[in-house]
Amino acid sequence: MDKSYSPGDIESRIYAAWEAAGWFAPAGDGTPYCIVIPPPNVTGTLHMGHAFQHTLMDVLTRVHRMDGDRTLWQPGTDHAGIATQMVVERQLAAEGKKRHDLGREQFVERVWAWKEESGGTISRQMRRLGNSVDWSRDRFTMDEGLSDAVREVFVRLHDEGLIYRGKRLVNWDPVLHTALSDLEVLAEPEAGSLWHLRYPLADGSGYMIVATTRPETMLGDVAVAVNPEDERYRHLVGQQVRLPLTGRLIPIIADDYCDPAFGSGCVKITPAHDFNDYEIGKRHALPLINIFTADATLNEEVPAAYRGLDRFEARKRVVADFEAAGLLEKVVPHTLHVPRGDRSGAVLEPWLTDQWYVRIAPLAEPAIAAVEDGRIRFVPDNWSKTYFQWMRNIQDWCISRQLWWGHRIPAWYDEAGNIFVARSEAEAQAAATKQHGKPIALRQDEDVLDTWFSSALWPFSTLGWPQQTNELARFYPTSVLVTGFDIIFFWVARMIMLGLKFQGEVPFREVYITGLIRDEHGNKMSKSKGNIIDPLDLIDGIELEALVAKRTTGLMQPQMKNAIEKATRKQFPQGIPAFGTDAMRFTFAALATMGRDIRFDLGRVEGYRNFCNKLWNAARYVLMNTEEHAADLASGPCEYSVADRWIRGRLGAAVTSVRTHLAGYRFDLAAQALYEFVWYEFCDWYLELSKPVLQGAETDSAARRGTRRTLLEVLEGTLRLLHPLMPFITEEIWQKVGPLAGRKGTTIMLQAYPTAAEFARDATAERDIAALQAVVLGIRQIRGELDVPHSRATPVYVRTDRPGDVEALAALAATIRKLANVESIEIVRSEADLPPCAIAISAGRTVLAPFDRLIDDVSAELARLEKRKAKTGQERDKCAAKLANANFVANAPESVVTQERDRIAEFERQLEQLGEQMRRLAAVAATATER
RNA sequence: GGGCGCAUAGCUCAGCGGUAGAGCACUGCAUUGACAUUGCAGGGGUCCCAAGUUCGAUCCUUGGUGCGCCCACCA
Repeated sequence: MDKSYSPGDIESRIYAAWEAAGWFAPAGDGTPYCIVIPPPNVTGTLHMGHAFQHTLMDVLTRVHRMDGDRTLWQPGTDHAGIATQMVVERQLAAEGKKRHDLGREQFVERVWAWKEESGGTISRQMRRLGNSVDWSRDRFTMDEGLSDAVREVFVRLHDEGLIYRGKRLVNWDPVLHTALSDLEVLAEPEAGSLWHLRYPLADGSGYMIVATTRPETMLGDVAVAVNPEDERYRHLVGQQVRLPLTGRLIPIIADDYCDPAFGSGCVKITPAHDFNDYEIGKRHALPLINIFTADATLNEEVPAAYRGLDRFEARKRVVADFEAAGLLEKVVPHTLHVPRGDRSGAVLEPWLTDQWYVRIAPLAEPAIAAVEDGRIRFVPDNWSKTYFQWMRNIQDWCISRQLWWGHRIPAWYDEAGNIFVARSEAEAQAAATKQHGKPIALRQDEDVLDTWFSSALWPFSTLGWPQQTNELARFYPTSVLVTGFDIIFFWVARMIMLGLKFQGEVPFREVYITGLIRDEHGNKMSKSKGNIIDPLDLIDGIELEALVAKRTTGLMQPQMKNAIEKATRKQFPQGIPAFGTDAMRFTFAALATMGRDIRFDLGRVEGYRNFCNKLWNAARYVLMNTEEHAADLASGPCEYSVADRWIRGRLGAAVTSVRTHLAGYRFDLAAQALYEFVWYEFCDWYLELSKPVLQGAETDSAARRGTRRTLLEVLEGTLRLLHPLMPFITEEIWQKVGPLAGRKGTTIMLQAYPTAAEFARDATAERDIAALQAVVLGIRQIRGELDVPHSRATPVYVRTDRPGDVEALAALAATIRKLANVESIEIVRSEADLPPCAIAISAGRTVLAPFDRLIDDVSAELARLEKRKAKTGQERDKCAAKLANANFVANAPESVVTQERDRIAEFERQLEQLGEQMRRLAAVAATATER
């Protein structure tokens, strides 16, 4: 093995071998375990959030695979209707073309070509991330099979009356020329105005004053509404006003919707361009006057002077004309929520169109029940509240989009406008023929379905439905869904609804909701903020100039360029070093705390890269000490030392901890347990403890064999325990260590995940090693606090009250001497006859080292003891205060009181010892001064 | 308007009804044998504020302050 860990050399080679061997496919006949991937946009690239979620899914997948489950991680990508179409339209725009120049067929071909061209990016990225998905089952939402599923669901829902076509107000994007669902609307507060307009009463007796944020829509007004209880206007209800600029007469009506306290208390009613007004219009049987074209310019319904104007231009003109006519009462500043499309950013227009809807209430009800009764569990649980809140107020889902890229709606029309919903044109034609008595020309609906319609079927469409496949029977319901809270409504809820509807079963049993990955300041990562980190740049590293270029090219707002460049240069003056996949994955796991967003900290990645290096070098040490003894290890008598038995048991404890935490989705705690075991127990203690055994000339061969075997077996078990988090480095090391440890098999990824039973704990060994550690730590403390180099050897005396210590320390004396560079170690009953010493006190044990062998000046030790004494005194006082409280002694549990009594006794003992020691040292110091 | 979350060391975060923790950063010491991507030792906290419950509150309850997110039709 190389002296230094360099991830780049090993990662791609290893992944290729795994993939070629077909090890990612489900195998065996264990319990099925399945995760479906949240399908990323096929033409996109994976960002940090994907890398994070994929890491967690891969960890779960690998653990279950190693545990013998028949494990499937189902991969795939999404066609991402609007997003993808926009990208291709932008490409066309660069060539000076529009999609209509190509026509539908050619345009769609062009999108497919783009999909083929860029579609490999994601799978390449996933391979670099080590994601063990079954590539043989890779699916795309517009694959033939998945499209069959879409049509099947559409037809069946339509047959049941759960899909219908209707003309009503939708959120219209006048830039993209498509309808959007409610979820795709972002309503941000923006500064605007509230215009107070005078509408003259028809009888000329005065004005009504209406307040509006959208004066241009007055051209489509059909009424003025007031609250029926409003004394100011009650007498006017039933009368008419003459609508300025148009001259139309419109009625004054009464409706509870009006809030007398807001504005003037009078509301202009424009049913064709406002959702509230639409409802009021329905209640009062008012006409709808649509004044906008698809571009949101004014149409022929308005007076000639305004036709063809853009809505914002029209606003200025209308306001100016009101002012000119003396009908503008006042204008007050007003912040309002402006609805914008989540893709285009355009201000949306409520617009009257024919669209397809899913009648959602009948589907929502069982989906709510499934979470209520625990068939689906959200982790962390509080996300179920978010789910319920939305599901209980859910609105019908507008599923048609006026786009070209997507699943075309399986509905056909005849000349008369009759609709035939069918799985294919042939089926539609058959129905039409039957109805008309002869074949007839049909025209398919031009619209496509909302991307999320096909995503909603993902857990069963990817498994082969509507075919009744073995995979469907085996893996549905899937085990867990891992995703972000931002798509609970878009995706999770809809999968639950349609899964229950079409499979009669929930689509997954648990939903693990991850936090959002943010930058180090807590900001969302986004291209426009210029704070994106590409996961591959963490793995491979990137030069500063390349990083700056990456962040500043193709910006939507080029004016941000300088600020982004400056911030990037400041944050990464050296660019980003190559940390490797394993370090990045371990970081994600370690940061995956429950229910909390994650500020991504490069320092953590560096720390875990160091951890990889630590593991690498520990393995080198183990191999250096075992490889050439391979034959000898397999046979021959073997004797296990206290340390050998201790470290096996400690690994067992780590196994229990890791398994527990993973079962509860506490990846952070699992990572922490692994880190601590590997670094602090295996490396810091056990490897050091093994050195005297392996390097000492006097050790017998059975003891050497025991330690060598323990080194191998514990390292091998540790590698297996780590593998799901750090697949590459563990595989690389295991290739050498596995066989030496007596393991059969050619890859770590199919080895059994460790169990606690393999590594039994040993209470005696733990007690004895604790004694050893106390002594070694005491000596280190003395040296450390007195700034004495380790190289300065000293005799050591130990006084102990702890049962078993005397025997344990005697047995381990040689080891302690080596570890702590101690000349001799002697157990004493009292300090009285010892030379003046520096001391370290821990519970029940005192470690003493003659100070004249360590330092020249007693005052350093005196100062040190003074500090210790002050600290211990504080603790003692806290304890004493507690025990002085009669209520505490009377009410606290017996064990707590006893514990406090023991503690104070210990503190008193230590204080006394410290005092005694200080007196002795003071005497020595005095003598020294005299001389 | 409704709902959810967060506040602990300089930074990023765990944690817990009884002794406050980690990583990074910081200080001192250490240089031939697994590893300087290292080892050893150390400094550093009003656990946001207030009241309540309790023998005891960083933890539980209530209120407040600050920050963040989601949902919602006040023109």
